[in-house]
Amino acid sequence: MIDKAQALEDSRPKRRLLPVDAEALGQAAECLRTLAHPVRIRMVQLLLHDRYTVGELAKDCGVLENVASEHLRLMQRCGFFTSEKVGRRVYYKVAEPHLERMLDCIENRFQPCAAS
Amino acid sequence: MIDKAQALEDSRPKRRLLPVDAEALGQAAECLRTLAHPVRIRMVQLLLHDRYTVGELAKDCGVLENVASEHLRLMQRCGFFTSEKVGRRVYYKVAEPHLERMLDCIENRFQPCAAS
DNA sequence: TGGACATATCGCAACATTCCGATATAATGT
DNA sequence: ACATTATATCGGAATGTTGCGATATGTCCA
Repeated sequence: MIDKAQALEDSRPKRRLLPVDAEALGQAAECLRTLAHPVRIRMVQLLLHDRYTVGELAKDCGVLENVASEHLRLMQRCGFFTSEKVGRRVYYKVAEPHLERMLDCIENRFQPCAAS
Repeated sequence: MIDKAQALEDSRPKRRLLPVDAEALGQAAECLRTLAHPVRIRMVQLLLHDRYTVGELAKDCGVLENVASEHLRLMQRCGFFTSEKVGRRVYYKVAEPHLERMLDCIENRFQPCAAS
């Protein structure tokens, strides 16, 4: 007779995986949610190549400037970007070094023939 | 006098970036949203190493089985997993090959000392 | 100083996500 | 046939996200 405690167990033994820090999973999920928007992905893509102002990003992404500003604020709170004020403009640029590998991953999956 | 059409432009010239397929951005965002949940990240992490049943995944993730089932359905719709019925159990396993690089990225950022 | 410009913030409506309990389906063992 | 087990689905409450118009703040220039 099979022990009740093992009722859900697979017949095959499995490699033990770390019980994993719930904290780290939560942070990872938050970062992914922050990236998970077409406009924000595009912004990261642009900012990985150069610095841009809010207005430039808004124009490229086809959104109003206040909307662009909110997306940028979200990503800044997550540590993705830093901003620098120059006159009445604000330049954003990438601060999180892992974003490059992340975007590589995404572009590799969704834009197989991207001649940057 | 500065041309109106260039009002938002940066003083420095920028590398031309592809105007980018809005379709691809939308799909990428959808995939990221699908991954952007602590339980789902953990499930991907587990399934990258072995196959698991719904009950096993639910137990490891600390959620009810119907909740686990819903997370799995989401990811299956996105093409992340396939499932295989064996008796009254359903085994899930990874179907999307890019998930491995993606998780590498995430683990590298959030679990620097992960001895898998 | 006054007006145009660039960005940020606020309140709000529309919409999406998450989780739960209840119920359904289907396979198993007695 | 019947109870049990494993998974899936449904309806709904709570919560989160997005985009918009209006408004605020700060900068530039005439």
